Amino acid sequence: MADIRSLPGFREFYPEDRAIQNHLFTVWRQACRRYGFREWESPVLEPLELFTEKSGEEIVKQLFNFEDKGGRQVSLRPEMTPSLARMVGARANGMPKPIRWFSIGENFRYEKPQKGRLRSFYQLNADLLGEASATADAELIALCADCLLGFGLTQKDFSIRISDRQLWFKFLESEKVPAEKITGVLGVVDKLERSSPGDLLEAMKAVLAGTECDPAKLLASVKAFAAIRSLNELEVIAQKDAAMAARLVEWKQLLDSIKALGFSECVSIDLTIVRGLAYYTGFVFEAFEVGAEARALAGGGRYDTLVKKLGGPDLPAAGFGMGDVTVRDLLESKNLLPKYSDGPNFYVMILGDDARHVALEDIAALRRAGFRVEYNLRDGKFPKLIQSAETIGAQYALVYGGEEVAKGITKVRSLTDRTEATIPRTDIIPALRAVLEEGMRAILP
RNA sequence: GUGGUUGUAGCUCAGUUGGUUAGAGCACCGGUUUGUGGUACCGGGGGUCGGGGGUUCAAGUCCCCUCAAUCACCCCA
Repeated sequence: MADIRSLPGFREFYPEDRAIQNHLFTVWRQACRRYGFREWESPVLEPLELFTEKSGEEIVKQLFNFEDKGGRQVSLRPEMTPSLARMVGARANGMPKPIRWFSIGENFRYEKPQKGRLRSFYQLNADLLGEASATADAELIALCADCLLGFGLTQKDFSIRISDRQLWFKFLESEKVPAEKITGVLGVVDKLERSSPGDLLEAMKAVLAGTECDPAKLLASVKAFAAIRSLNELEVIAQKDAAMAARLVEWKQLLDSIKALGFSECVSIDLTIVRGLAYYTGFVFEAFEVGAEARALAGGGRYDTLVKKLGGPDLPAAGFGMGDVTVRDLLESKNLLPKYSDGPNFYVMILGDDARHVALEDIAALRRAGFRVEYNLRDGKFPKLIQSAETIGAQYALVYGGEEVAKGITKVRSLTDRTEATIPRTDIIPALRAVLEEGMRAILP
C-alpha cells in the first residue's frame, strides 16, 4: 500500500492542508464577488485540439494528454482561457456586457516538477470581457490587489507592476524595428533582468539578423525605455511620437481609475514586464512579492484578439491568473495563515452506557440545530474523554454521566478557560447557542 | 530536457573504519483500579533503512542502475 505513491507533481491534501486551501479559495471568492464577478467552471478533461489548434504544437510537450478508451485524443486542461473562450462564444450574443467571470480550478501541465511548480496546481482566473477601455484593466488590477490584501497582506508585501505591450510596439516602431521582429525583441526585453549583458546582446543580434537595426544601439535604447518608472518620464519620450502620445491617454485613464479605487500604493510602472505570452495585446501586469524571494504571485493583461482566435466572438478581453502554490508559500512565510481549527463546537463525554441513549438523542438534536458535535463511540473514563476533547480541538465539552442524566441536566465545560456550568437538558439548544455566541458568561451563575 | 544535492518509523533525526534480532525524541494507541485535561511514569503498534542489482563470509553503511524530492539552467498557458 505504501509503495504505491501519488504521482510526481501531485499533492495530497490532509485536512490541515485542505483547510488552508479552502481559506485561499474563500478569500479569492469573496473578493471576486465584491467586484460582481460570477463563478464558472468547465471540464477538467478536454479534447486535445482545444489546446493545440490555436496555441502551437510546442505546447503539446507540456500538455498532460493521452488517448482515452474511445480512441479520442484528450488532455487535462493546462489553463482555463480556451474553455472560457468556447463557453463565452457559445452565448456571447445573449449575454449582457461586460462579462465579469471568475473560476477557481485545478490545472495541469506535464513538466519536471520543482518547488512552486507542480504538475497540478490551482488557479484563480478572473476575466472581464466586452470592454476595451482601460477602465476594465483598472478593475482587474484592483481585484488582483484585493485578492492579495484579503489575506492580510499589505502594500509593503507585494507590488503590482504594470506595463504595456502596445506602448512597446509603438516605441519599437519609432525605433524602426520591423513589425515582424517586434515580438522577438520583446522576448529579449523579458530577459532583461535575468540575463547577462553579453547574452542579451547575442539574443538581440539573433533577433535582428537580416534587418538594418543595430543590435547594440537598440539594446541600449530598449534598456533606457525599460528603466522608465513614471508617467512623467513617459510623457517626455512620447513628445516625439504621436502614436505613443495617443497611447498615454489610455495610461492616464488607467492610473486615474486605479487611484480613485484606492490602489495607487499597490501598483508601479515597470516596463520590463512584457509577459512571455504572445497573445497579450495591451496593458500587462504582474504581482510580485516584495523582498528577497520576489515570488511571482499573479499575472495577467489584455488579450483583445485571443477569444476570436480560439473560435469565439470578436470580444475585447482582459484577465489575470493567481496560483495557489506561491500565494500559500508567501502567506506561510508571513505567518498569515489562520491557525487550523476544524474541531467541533461540542465534544459530548458519555460516561457509562446508561447515559448513552439519552446523550445520543441530544447529540442528534444539536446536530439538527447546526452545531458540530462529536462524542466518544466507546465507553471511556473521564480523564481520557476530556483529553480527547482537548486533542481534537473541541470548544466545549458536554458531560453526560449518570448523575447529570438523573437530574435532567448537562454540564458544559469550556476547554479554553476550564470554567463549567450546568444547564437543563430541556433548554439545551438555546443555551448552547448563547454559549457559542457569548462564551461561558451566558450560562455561568 | 541538462547538471548538482538528498532519500533510515507519521514528523525531526542518531546509526562509529561494512559485523549479532535497526535506535531516540515528538506524535499515535493503551495503562498507572473506579467523574475533571496540556505534567510524570509504564507499556504497545509502526521501518524488507526509497526501489532493484552487484561486491563481500557479512551492507542502512561500498559500487551501478532506477524512482522521488530539492536547487540551478531551460521552459513557462
